Amino acid sequence: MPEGHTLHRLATALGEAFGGDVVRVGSPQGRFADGAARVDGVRLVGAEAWGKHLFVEFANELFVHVHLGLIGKLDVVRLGPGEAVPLPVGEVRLRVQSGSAYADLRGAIICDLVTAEERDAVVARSGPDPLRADADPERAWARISRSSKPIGTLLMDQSVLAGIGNVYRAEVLFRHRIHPLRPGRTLRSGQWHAMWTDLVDLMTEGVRTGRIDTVRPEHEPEAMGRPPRADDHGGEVYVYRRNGQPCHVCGSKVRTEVLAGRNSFWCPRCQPVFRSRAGRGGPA
DNA sequence: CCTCTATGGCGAA
DNA sequence: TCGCCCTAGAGGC
Repeated sequence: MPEGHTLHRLATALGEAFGGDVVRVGSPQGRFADGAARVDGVRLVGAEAWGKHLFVEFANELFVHVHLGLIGKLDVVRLGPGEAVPLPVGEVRLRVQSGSAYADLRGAIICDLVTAEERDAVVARSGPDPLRADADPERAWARISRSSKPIGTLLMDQSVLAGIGNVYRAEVLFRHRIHPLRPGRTLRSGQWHAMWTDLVDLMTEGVRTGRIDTVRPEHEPEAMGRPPRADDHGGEVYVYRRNGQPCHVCGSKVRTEVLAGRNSFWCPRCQPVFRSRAGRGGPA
């Protein structure tokens, strides 16, 4: 589930469910038992996300640092009146509970207790996060515009830009007709700023809905008379995991290749490698 | 039962 | 670049 929108959504959910409450914190699985003990019975102040990092703040100036990695999940559940907290199911690394809610963390790549200084160090290593109002896209542009690395690699580099994952990478490049292998330094400033603005909009929508939807109204299933996507992540997308299927815009077969260690997807006609002086390009 | 996959990221080679 | 870590679910035999 986790790209940046998921973590921001979870930060909000945790704040609403537990903010200001004294909570019980445990590690049913045992792997976070020592850390959990240090914030058990302490007031949970709030939660905040930076890119894909989540920090849950406690009143004793300690933070639980969570990174879901590829397979982690954090479920935040509000309890109805009189409803009991269920027994943990599976490998629950961390459980937070109050009288009215509980949260279970499974499969996270990071679940550590940190100080404010350690939290700040993580933030300092991160590029601007499109979901944060204080983010500065120029910091990312300074890196992209000087790099010969592919833009598809740069977008996934959390020190360049924080919170973008494999779906947003594929989709924002498609929406801006940019081939993933194109070197960062060949992008024009206007293209980058348009992509940034688009990421802010798409990811804000992702926080609102809890899924990644990137297709424009004219390409939605109803508008095109095609069946909606039946997929475990739910959202409507142009190219992500659509390898071999026809592009919603031009009908060409969507291609894939491993880039920055992950499958990258693009349309060879809509996202040409080269851009001729006339402004048109050939297939990749 | 086994193998594979997944919206990440790290360190060793 | 590769292998490995985290966990759950799907699919094959």
